[in-house]
Amino acid sequence: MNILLVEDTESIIKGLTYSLEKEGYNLIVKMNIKDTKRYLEENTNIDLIILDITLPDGNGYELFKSTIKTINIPTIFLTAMDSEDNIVECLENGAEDYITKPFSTKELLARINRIIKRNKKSSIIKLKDISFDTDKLVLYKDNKPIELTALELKLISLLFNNINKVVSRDAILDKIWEWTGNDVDDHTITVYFKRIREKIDSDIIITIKGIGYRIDEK
Amino acid sequence: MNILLVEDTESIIKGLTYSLEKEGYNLIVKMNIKDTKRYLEENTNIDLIILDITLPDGNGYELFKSTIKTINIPTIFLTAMDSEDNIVECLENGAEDYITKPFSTKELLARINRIIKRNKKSSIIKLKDISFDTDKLVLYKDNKPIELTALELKLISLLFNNINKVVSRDAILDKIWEWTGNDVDDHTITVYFKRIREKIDSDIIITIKGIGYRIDEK
DNA sequence: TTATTTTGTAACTTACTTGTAACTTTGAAG
DNA sequence: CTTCAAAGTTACAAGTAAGTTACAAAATAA
Repeated sequence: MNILLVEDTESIIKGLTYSLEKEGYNLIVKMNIKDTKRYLEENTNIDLIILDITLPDGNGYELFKSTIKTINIPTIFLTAMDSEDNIVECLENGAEDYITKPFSTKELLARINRIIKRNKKSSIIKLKDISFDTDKLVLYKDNKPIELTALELKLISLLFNNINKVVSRDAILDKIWEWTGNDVDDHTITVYFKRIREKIDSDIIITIKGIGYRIDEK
Repeated sequence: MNILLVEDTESIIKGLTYSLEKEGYNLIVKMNIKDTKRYLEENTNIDLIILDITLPDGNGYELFKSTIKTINIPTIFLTAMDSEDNIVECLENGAEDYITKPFSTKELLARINRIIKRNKKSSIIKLKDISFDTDKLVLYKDNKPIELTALELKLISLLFNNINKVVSRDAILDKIWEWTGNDVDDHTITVYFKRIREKIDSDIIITIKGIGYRIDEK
């Protein structure tokens, strides 16, 4: 089980490294937003994120909203910013838990264990003859891997991580192309779906006209 | 959604009754172990339990271990007993959360909402023979999907997201047409409702003359 | 370097979506 | 009961979004 700790206070890093590794977790530490972002782009096998809000190069909550939420990794906020409104906002927006500093290591561990236990699940989603391994990031048809380009994979991954939910075209531009204004033609999305559909030769991707796309379980 | 509050402090009962009912939950209050036990034997439609540990006729944690855990109802401990070991034991044994008094009502509410949201299996709102899936964005009649156009879907989605509330014509213009001044004839809305009503063949959409439209739960 | 794959754009197609106009009905207020 | 603005109805022409195809630029591999 891999836990990503995003934190810039040395003493906390030391303490948690010791306790978490003793508990059998593999801990990865990042000390700022930039490194975390890059790490998340390159690694998909994170089971839990412990996230500080005040970081040297930005706000952890913003990172959560923009990146972590879409890739669907359970997140515990661990922070000194303990305004009631902030706690509420984080929880309402999908945080698994919110712990304020100073905290009890034992309690944090118990909360981590509970989340890991609950979220343990198979990484393979299967629909008809298509399946997708959300850990390995491989798409299969009839159990044979389908060759996808980098962007096609990001797209299909985004849909499978939001299974049963509509992903809007805006969200897609945002997540895949990091849309800033009008860099990429909105029409590009259409073309990509055409390519993916051709490769998988299946009707699992549903178009919701005027809004976005969706994949349904079963 | 039914929440069972097991608590013997009058002030907390009063405060939570007010906040939870305002949030739309149905609150049942029991003030001791004996009543709670009997209630749980006779009722199976509880979605969440908020449980005090020190109760006049016994220990809430014992009740949790002996009864609640087996019937698998998510439980938040709400208690003044805040020894680290107690928190850890409750969490390790399956408690959903553990909050110590004094607590922030807003935060408690956020934590309740998160648990309810997570444990709710479906995103479907059902009224008579019509239902709407707020994740998939599909409208059903007699469990068969109804084909809607992009704007019809946006409209119906807006109403279902504001269920039991009137959505004014101005708000509709604003949200659906991103109204800037007078691009779109206000009358267009009327036409859309006509089309939707025709498709769903049902009277669930209520007109409030001079103001807007509404959908009622049940 | 050259060859190959990936990516974004443009042009075209098609079927559906959309907004408006003209007319009718409804219902609240006097 | 009458009035009249708001909402409902109907029909239609213009507009649009997504699907499709093809191609050139960009990135990557050989």
